[in-house]
Amino acid sequence: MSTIKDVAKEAKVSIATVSLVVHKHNRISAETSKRVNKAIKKLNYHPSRSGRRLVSQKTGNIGFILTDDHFLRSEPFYTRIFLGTEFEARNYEYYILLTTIPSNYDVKDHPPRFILEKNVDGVIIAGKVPVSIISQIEKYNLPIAFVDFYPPSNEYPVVLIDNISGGMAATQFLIKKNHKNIGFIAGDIGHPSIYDRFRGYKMAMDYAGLDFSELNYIVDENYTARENGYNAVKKLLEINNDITAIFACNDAMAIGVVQFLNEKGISIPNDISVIGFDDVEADLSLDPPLSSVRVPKYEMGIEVMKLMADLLKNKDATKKKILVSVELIDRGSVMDLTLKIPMPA
Amino acid sequence: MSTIKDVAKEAKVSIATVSLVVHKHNRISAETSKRVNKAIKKLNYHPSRSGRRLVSQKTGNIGFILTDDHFLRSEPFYTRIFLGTEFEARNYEYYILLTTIPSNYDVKDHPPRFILEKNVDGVIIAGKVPVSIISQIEKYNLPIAFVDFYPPSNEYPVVLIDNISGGMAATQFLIKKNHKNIGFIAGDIGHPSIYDRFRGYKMAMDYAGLDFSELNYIVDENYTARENGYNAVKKLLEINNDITAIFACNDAMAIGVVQFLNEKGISIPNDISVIGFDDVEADLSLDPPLSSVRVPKYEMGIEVMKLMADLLKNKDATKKKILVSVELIDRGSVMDLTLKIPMPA
DNA sequence: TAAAATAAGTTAAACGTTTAACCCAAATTA
DNA sequence: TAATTTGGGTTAAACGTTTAACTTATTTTA
Repeated sequence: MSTIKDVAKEAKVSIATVSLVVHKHNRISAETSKRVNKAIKKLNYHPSRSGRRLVSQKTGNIGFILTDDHFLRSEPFYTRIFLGTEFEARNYEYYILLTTIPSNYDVKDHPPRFILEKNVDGVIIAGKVPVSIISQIEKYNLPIAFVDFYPPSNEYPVVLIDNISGGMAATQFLIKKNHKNIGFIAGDIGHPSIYDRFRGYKMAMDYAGLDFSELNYIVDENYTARENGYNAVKKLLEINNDITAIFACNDAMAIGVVQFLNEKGISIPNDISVIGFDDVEADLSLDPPLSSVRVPKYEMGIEVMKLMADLLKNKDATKKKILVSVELIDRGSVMDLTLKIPMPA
Repeated sequence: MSTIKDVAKEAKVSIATVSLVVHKHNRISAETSKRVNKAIKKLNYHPSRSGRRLVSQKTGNIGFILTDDHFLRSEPFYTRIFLGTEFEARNYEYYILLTTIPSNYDVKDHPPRFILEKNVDGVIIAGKVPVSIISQIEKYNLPIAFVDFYPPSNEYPVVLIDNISGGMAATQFLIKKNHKNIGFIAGDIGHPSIYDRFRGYKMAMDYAGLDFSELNYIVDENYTARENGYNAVKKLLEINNDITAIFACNDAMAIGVVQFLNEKGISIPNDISVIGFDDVEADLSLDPPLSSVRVPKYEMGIEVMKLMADLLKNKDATKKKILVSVELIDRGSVMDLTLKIPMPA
């Protein structure tokens, strides 16, 4: 493979000239430029990263950090975000180095190797991580951007899901189908995303002038997995059997809801409508497939990369917060009550 | 951040000595070593990749290539492989640079940027890729290893699924449960993996002394998606209604089979048993969940990284082929006919 | 016409390592 | 004792770029 020296020799110029041509510096005349470019093509020259890195003190790499937990999640949520980031990184000529950290990362632990070896120009943190890793990275004075995580300070650019409007959209979809007794099922309500979905639900009910009682329509569990959805809907229906529609705070819980209703012979959507949030793969294989609120994971990855690129160009770039919009996906697990023939009394 | 110079000054030795200590070269006395190591700790020194790369002519990176198609697959098959590779790479102090190429990659197209920029020491290719990309990479004289793809020559280390034994295992599992009329459903039989699963099926039937007629038990479609499974089982049951168990060549088709049987009110596993191959997430949300043959994607990623590390150490390393074993996962979609009470005639 | 500005290129230092070649003192050998 | 080996380190070149500072020739200005 040819180096800048080979090109210089071929074009009969100094290596500096070659470099200047490559960087389209205007000090070089058009003819020389042409001659050099011809040599570059002839020798199939591409500047080597290794040389460039050393002198420019830039690696051309971005670190992408997430926890083992998230890394090993069965639903490929963060994986998708990563793929979006990787794709967008090409537009900026960056490479992404992905690594995971233990979810119980401690200040005593080594920071990721790419930080120690100065092998990244910036770091993207995806999902919830221990604060200790953040303070570690701050020590190395690296630009940081977050995606799907509320960072501990306002200093950082961040990409978040617009959970409030998603919660509203799901609820309003049910309201438009003439549902009035709408249950909301939450797991860990302390989680910011879940809480915001709940807020969206409340706002939508409020705007529509629909009454709701927290006692009847919210059921708390500590986690948001399938079994919690199963248990939650069970409790909810025990204390309120007028419910015609259920909005589960995420698809994992929604699937638990579906399992419970199936077992009890309660037909979806004929007896009870169900809508979830996240739009994961598993939704498609339910019968009927689950209506849900799509979270654009790939696009989130793209957005956070854009923020990072901004930040690298201009360290004082505004620390933007981006809320990505969600989209309602109707797959038939919601019944339109307007069309339903009323049962004889 | 401190450099080798800072350490040298601190320890009052030359930078060469620091380097030799870092590399545990035996030319340095124990005392000097200790002094240098103390300085290294004090200054929190870690050799910079950029410096090291340039002189060693090694990047410390491995390229990971797959096609857009595979990259965007809804089932995270190659993603899992990638994650395994990334994880294992840490043990060898390598980073993985992931990139995709168009599935219609042409010789005229640019090779991935990390190749042009000499930013990788070797390349791992995952899944089926156009041969043109392989010959392109060969030009750059980079070590290549394959995973889940039969490379066009014997020159390369490769990690493959042991499809034949998987096909046998699935079939033998059905045979053990006393099934005798076992249908096999294949999509694209021209695909090496599918064909090998079919061979496993045939061998198992043969060993068990069970007769089978290709006309009755094989149904061809061009693809292996859900709708093909749906269509295939429909045709299969039209020409043969003695079948008590169906082995679908992959889970996507198996899910199509399940959908068809559900629609027709044919109970799984009471009327017909079903087993798939791949063990994808969606299997769990079926009712009953699908029994399948688990493919250890993560482990495949690990294995291919090991082969790559071997290859980088020793360019003449044996070009091993590794067949990773699969594992039968029983989730209740198969009925044990031995226990079934015979219907009164 | 002399001085100043400009255009177009070159020189050389620097980035942070690794490592072959070298050096010197002390120990060993003949 | 003189020559040789060994141990323990240092010197300096090299890797492939970028870029500030410099040079030289030409053009512009006063």
